[in-house]
Amino acid sequence: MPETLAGACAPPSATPYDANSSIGRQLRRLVTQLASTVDRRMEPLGLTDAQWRPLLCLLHGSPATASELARRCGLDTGGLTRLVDRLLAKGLCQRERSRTDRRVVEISLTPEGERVAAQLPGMLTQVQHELLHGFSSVEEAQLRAMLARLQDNAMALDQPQKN
Amino acid sequence: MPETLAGACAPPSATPYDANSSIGRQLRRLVTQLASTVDRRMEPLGLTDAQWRPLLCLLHGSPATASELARRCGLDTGGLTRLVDRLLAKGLCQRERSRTDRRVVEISLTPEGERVAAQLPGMLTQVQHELLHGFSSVEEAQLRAMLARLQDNAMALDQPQKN
DNA sequence: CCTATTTATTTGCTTGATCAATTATTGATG
DNA sequence: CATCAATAATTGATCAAGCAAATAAATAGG
Repeated sequence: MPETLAGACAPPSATPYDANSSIGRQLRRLVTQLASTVDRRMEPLGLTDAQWRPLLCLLHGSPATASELARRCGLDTGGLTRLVDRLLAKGLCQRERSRTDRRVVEISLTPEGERVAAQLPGMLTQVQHELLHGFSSVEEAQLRAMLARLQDNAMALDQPQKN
Repeated sequence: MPETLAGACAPPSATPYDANSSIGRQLRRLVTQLASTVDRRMEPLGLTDAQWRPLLCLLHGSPATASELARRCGLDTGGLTRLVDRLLAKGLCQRERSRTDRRVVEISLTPEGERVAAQLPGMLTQVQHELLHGFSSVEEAQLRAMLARLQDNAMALDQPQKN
């Protein structure tokens, strides 16, 4: 089989799919690493990576209804309920039934929650800054643009054929 | 405060951190979207996004020990045990105690597992291809390089000060 | 006004990941 | 060879995300 070995790296069809070098894998590793790092950074505040987001949302626009908070945190209302349960257990936020519409629940920060949340923007800015260490603003823009394109492609993947 | 407004977009310190436009958020959204898409694609095979990886590993080097498989899948042995439990329940793989060292468990594909796993490379290649739709090979390389740099930065984040 | 529908939230169930504790087996040392 | 340390795997506990079912309250239609 006189196959040329010249074409050095990664001819498109010859790669039999190496899961460990796929873009998806790279993205996952990165996100996982980032999450665990943020977890560690949040530890002194008694928070996890998943818990800072609702607190930050509440810091900006408190009180918020459960569904609004869920939407802003990008998770479903069921997940939010339990996330708030845990924040509640830590004394960082409160639930209160709305008096105008008794179906809705308004969630707000406790004083302690405000104290904790106030430290988040600085901490998160710092993480983002370190994450982008060595990136010029042009590179950052390129990165964002490429991620946005991947996002578009990923969403398009959802409709392979029209149903 | 006669601060110049000239520096058009995103002066480093003026941005009060918008969590929703952060790189981290963008990455997470992307990975979440990708996972849910792959989940849907895997549904006809009876697999989830998390389950294809061990199957693919086993397709290449079966049988493997539990810890080796965990390492190759990038999760801890506890997680792997239960992931294998679920694959076992679907009849896709088997556990067998090693005879040379009775501590280790060797995991291998069943015939059915092989049949399913054989379909994975094509499917995953296709997803990756669609994900990168519109990317030139130069752009893909740029993207990979930038992700690798982010990964390095993220890992460096873990040691803010030496302990 | 009573019923049906819609809306907001909660709860249960499954999958998943991580950490710590436990169990079983092996290898090493006195 | 008896004990002790190291290793492999499993199990339990917690946090998390997603989906479907259940609950409760408001609104719309007859």
